Amino acid sequence: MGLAKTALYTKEQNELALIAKAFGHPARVAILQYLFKIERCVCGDLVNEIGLAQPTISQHLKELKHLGLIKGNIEGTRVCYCIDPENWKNMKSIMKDFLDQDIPNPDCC
Amino acid sequence: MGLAKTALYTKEQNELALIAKAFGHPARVAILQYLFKIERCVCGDLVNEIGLAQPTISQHLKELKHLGLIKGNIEGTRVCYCIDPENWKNMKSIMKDFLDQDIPNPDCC
DNA sequence: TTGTTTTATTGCAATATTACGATAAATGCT
DNA sequence: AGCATTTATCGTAATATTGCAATAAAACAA
Repeated sequence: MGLAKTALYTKEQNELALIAKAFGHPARVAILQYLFKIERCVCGDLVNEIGLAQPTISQHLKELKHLGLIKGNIEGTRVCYCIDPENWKNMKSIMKDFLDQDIPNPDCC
Repeated sequence: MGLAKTALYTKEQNELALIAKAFGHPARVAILQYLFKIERCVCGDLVNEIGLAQPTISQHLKELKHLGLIKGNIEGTRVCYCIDPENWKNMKSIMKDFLDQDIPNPDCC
């Protein structure tokens, strides 16, 4: 069906899945890594940096922005994107809680 | 097009995206959390635990197994699934490297 | 052997995602 | 005003994902 039955899961499970989905495409990983790498805010050079068309990049940026991981400031005709530090921190703590769970029986299988 | 242009990205970016994709569905998050929660290996009660049909659960398990995050041992007619500790550790380190990057200019936007 | 239980596979329908051309919107420049 | 630059949105085509009924496969039980 292609439709996730969100009602079956806890709020936390749905939230984690939404976050992970954002990282589930290499273009969005590349965008975030570029925003981490450069010294200043990036404006439109993501299109040159990654080999995708401008509307495609814009769409990926929209998703990341919608999730709150990045924010964009309009500067003339350009838009300056960067990581949202506060939201990144929150996301990180959710992800880490999930990743750091103790494995119950390492020798069970 | 619905097709990720993997050639555009680094090996690391593609790998991270593949891992994240596994967590990008609440059913798989729920499966993993259940495997973490229970004391012993789970056999077939995931279908009861999560409210999805048996073929659907089986498909999600297949994806997690393919990625190496879980392993399954055949025990009679049943299959015992559990987290793969070694692969989980490796995956965790990849994810954490990504999450722990330093944010360059917190006040840039 | 026959039936039961459990899991995997197949086939298909419904929905989601990805990518991009065309175009719009907003700003700056001359 | 007219034109260039940059980004967002719309529309659409191609592919991927999700979910399940039906069925197969494998092991056990009587």
